[in-house]
Amino acid sequence: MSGMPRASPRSLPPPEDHAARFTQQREADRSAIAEDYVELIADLLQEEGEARAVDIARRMGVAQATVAATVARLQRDGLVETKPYRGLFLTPAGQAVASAARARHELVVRFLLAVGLDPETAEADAEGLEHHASEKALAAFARFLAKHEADPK
Amino acid sequence: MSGMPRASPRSLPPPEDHAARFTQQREADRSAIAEDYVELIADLLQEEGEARAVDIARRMGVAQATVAATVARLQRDGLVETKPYRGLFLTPAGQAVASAARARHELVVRFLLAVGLDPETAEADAEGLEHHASEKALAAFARFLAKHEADPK
DNA sequence: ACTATAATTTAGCAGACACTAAGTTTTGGA
DNA sequence: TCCAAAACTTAGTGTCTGCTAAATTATAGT
Ligand SMILES: [Mn+2]
Ligand SMILES: [Mn+2]
Ligand SMILES: [Mn+2]
Ligand SMILES: [Mn+2]
Repeated sequence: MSGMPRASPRSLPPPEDHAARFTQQREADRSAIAEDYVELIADLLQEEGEARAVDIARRMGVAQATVAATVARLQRDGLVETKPYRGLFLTPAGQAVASAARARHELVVRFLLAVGLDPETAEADAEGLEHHASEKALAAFARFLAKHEADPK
Repeated sequence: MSGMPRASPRSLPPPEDHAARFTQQREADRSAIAEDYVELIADLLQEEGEARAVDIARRMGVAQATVAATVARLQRDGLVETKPYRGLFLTPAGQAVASAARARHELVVRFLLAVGLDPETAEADAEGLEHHASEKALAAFARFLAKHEADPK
């Protein structure tokens, strides 16, 4: 006989290695919100001259109270400062996180575009994907872009 | 004059569109755990013949109590069934989620490998990336693989 | 100057996911 | 058959991220 569906060689990794992957993923999830807020604050400061909590709320699609609570955590963690009724600002640490986040975001978007995604989807997907691409993955994306931009197609 | 640093064209999208991206991301995050559990249960059933809560805990890197609570939610959502001291099983709905998750997982891994990532990093990153790639992105990955596999380099 | 409006904060609540520490229950080997 | 070990459940906590509703507070237009 032969037709037995061997069901793809899905051999499971050693439990510890397997767990490490999920642990890494949980860590990425934890920092994702901080990165997005800080990146958005940097963008607003640059584009609008100020980053108001209302605008963060509108652009993040959450209630103002949610922004207040999240910003309090960012402040506690030394990433953000607030001047009442004058908007949000980034600490040096916050600026560092913001520029790293922005660089990653832009790299991921460029990569997705290079692979054939339309601009809007590239932006939308990048918002999530950026938090889960390791340094190695980002390096691979960059290599691909370099090669691709040199010799398209 | 001219030398004014235009500071990269970071033009912000319309607030509503911007919010939609984050909302989409939050939705993906919410389903990620369910997908990972169900995918793992399917794998264990296939590879080991049974999917015990202890093994899920070990492989997910969490406490048994956490698995119990999460499985309760999956059960509530109609994805999983449990036979006490006999392990976990998937409902038809759960099996559907599992095979979709598996297909996506494998596609993402193959794609990352094709882009030059080493196997271990590809697997690790895929665990997070898979939950944030839209259908369009997956289609683009598949196209890339088809082309790449036909004419490598 | 006043005051309506907008921005922000506070309070109270809820659900998802983690954890530790204690029970229970089942199983399987002696 | 018995019982210790393994598996599973329950109880009690804590944090994060959301929400609504109800204050506050500041700004800006008249
Ligand atoms: Mn993001
Ligand atoms: Mn981003
Ligand atoms: Mn995953
Ligand atoms: Mn997976």
